[in-house]
Amino acid sequence: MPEPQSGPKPAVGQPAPTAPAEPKLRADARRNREKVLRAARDAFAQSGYDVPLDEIAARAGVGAGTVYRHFPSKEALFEAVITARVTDLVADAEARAASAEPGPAFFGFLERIATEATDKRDLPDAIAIPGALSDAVRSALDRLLTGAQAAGAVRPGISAPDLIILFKGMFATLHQAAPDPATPLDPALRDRLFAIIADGLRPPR
Amino acid sequence: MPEPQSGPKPAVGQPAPTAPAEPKLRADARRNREKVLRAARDAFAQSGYDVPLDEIAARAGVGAGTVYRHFPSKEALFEAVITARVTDLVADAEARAASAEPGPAFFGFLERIATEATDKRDLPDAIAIPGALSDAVRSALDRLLTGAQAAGAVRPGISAPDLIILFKGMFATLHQAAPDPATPLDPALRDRLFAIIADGLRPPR
Amino acid sequence: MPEPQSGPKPAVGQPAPTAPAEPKLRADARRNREKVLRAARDAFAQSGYDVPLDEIAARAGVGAGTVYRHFPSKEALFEAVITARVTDLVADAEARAASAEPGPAFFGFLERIATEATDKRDLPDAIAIPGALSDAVRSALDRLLTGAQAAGAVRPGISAPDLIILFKGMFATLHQAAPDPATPLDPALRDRLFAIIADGLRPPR
Amino acid sequence: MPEPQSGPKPAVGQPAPTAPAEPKLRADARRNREKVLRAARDAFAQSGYDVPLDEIAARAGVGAGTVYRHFPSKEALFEAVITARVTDLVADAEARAASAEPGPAFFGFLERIATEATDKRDLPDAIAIPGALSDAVRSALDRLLTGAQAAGAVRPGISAPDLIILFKGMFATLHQAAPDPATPLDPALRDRLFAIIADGLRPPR
DNA sequence: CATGAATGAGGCTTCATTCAT
DNA sequence: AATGAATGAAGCCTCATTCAT
Repeated sequence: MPEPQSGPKPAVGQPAPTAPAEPKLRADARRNREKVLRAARDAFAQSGYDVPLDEIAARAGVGAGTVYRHFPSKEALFEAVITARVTDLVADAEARAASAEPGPAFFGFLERIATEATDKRDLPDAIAIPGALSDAVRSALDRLLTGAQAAGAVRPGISAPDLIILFKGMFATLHQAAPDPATPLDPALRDRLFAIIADGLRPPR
Repeated sequence: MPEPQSGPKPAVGQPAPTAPAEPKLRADARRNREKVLRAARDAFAQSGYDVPLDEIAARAGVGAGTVYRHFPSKEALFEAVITARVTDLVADAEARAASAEPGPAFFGFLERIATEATDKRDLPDAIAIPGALSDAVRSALDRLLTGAQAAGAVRPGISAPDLIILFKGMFATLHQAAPDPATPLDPALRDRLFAIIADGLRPPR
Repeated sequence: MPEPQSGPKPAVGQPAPTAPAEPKLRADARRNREKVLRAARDAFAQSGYDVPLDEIAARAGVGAGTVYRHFPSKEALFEAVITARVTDLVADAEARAASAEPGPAFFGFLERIATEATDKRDLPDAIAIPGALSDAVRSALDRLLTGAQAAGAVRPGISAPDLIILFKGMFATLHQAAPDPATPLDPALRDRLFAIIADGLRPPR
Repeated sequence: MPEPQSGPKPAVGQPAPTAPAEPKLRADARRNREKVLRAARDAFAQSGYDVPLDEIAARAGVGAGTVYRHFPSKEALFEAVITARVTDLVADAEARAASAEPGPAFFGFLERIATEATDKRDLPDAIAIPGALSDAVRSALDRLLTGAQAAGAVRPGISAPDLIILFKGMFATLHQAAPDPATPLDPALRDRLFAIIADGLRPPR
């Protein structure tokens, strides 16, 4: 939430549009919630679901109790992280779906995922959480995919759920190519793998 | 086992090479070893490496100590399971590599993996064990792959290690398509995903 | 935090250097730490290193996890107990080394050990921990011993490491004289044994 | 028990004086019992009481069940080993007690113990077994000690039980001087320690 | 009788979760 | 409301002892 850089515009009376799902929290509480989420995102990405909750709390600079004030369980925290990440993806997918060129829009989105996947070690685990990728994802993907298929850039006969599965597999594949988070993925290898999957999505001859 | 390059020297007197890897074991011991291996195979496939060893023992109908009589550690047991599975794959790959039609040999092998993958939840975990999929796998795959590439059936520029990573990704993808081992994979979905990956491996246009 | 190199700036406001080794701990935590240490001291003294950690925790009236919050391993706890005990000894040795009469100082220290040894069953085990009885002990003993030798009260040809071994032997001997910690050592017996060792340390005829 | 050096005395008809406590055993059974005892003696000496029983069985070249056929429990086996060792000592003490020179007889026995103690890691543990050193030991020591005291070679005021305690302490002391059984005790150190204790036993000035 | 495989209790340690401060 | 200490249920593994072969 960027602050206005300048200008005398008074913020008086503006009814801060808080997200509807999140009840009003004191400023420091919200700040702590954010710190925990960020720390959890990094920790899960680096070490997977097995990272101890104490380490997440330590990264966030808070006590373990604070984590539990904001999230009822470790699994709930994990789900929140995944959801946040997926929400970002959905927003991006929707933006690209508005593009004039459906084919590049679709493959560009795919490429973004491949690029991001390298250091996100928790995505494969996320599949255990049912409902994380829900209607919003499906519909956003559907728009991207349908457009690309209509433009003849992607093979027919596959659907958004197929794609979701394929994406998850791509995440997993790329992680396996870089089992050690310290030494990141060889970009050339990543490109070779990406090319195979992307080509497989094009219309068959 | 290198073949003699030339010469009529007969291998007279060489003692019949009985299976050297498996020392004689009492009947009950071998029976229990098999029970443990089977239980471990199923348990790992269903729940991944994190399944408690006590549960494996319970499934096998033995005490935990019995597992340790046959395998020095949980990791060793896991490796044994993986190795057994991979050994089968290698043998199959080598048989197919002797075929006269390299392209179908390669894709047939791919298809066999896809078929088998459905209920094998532990293959993705196997990458954590260094050396489990080692030279034998690589060289068998190399023969299959090189032959198919020479025949123009598979795109150039990819190598056996690439393939290993891709196979693992395929495993993972298919697992995600059937998260619950009780409800097996929809064959049509599996075929759609397989077609994408297989087509991606063909030479690009 | 580098200090300015020069200038007459007085060090006003420098906070009183509180005990640096012991970081501030919550009152209850410190209380529990003490309880654990006391319980461990007693348990090790009574049963040696092999006493189960769960029993130490039970004696202290805490859960096993609490022990691990304060000490990273059973061995570390043991070392802490030994170190605390040895630290006391070293302080006493140094105080006596400042005495004007080296002979009585030395034998007085020996006597103190003999007196204390009765109910300390864990000292013999302590030798397995390298570094527990390290430089501080050696140098303190060295001062005591050298002084007594210079005064002609102790035989030449023996060194501080010899003494450490001998002390341990004395501990062991006295423990054996009272195998059951419930029934304490007969003081007359203890004095007879002590006299033998002490006389053996005097210069030979 | 020294063998007669020469002489044609035929051992014919001598009704082999088997120990009365041991019922008749088949030859191979007795052989196994001996093998187990020897292996246990070595293993306990090297690693203390904590050595696994399976290792003792393996050293003896028998199965674990065989150990249990001859000894009802691990502790009974340990006690048997200790008893055997002590029995040897007693025989030696009695032989020396018959000597014409009580002082050297006594100190010679002491020296033999010091020499033997180096690689006998289980003696300190043996003190936990009550009754292992029983009347036979006490009386043998008593003869040695009383003789030496009568000859003015050993201080008055100490008794055989005192000596037993002191011996055990000596064992322990020497073991502590060589905590690693691989690197045996420095003989010079052992001699220094022995001299201290031996001198302490002489009559005080 | 010997064998060595099987048992299962118990040891050390970790970590999600709760609770006193 | 935050903190971080305490809890206690598992998890992995060892080993004395029992039992089928």
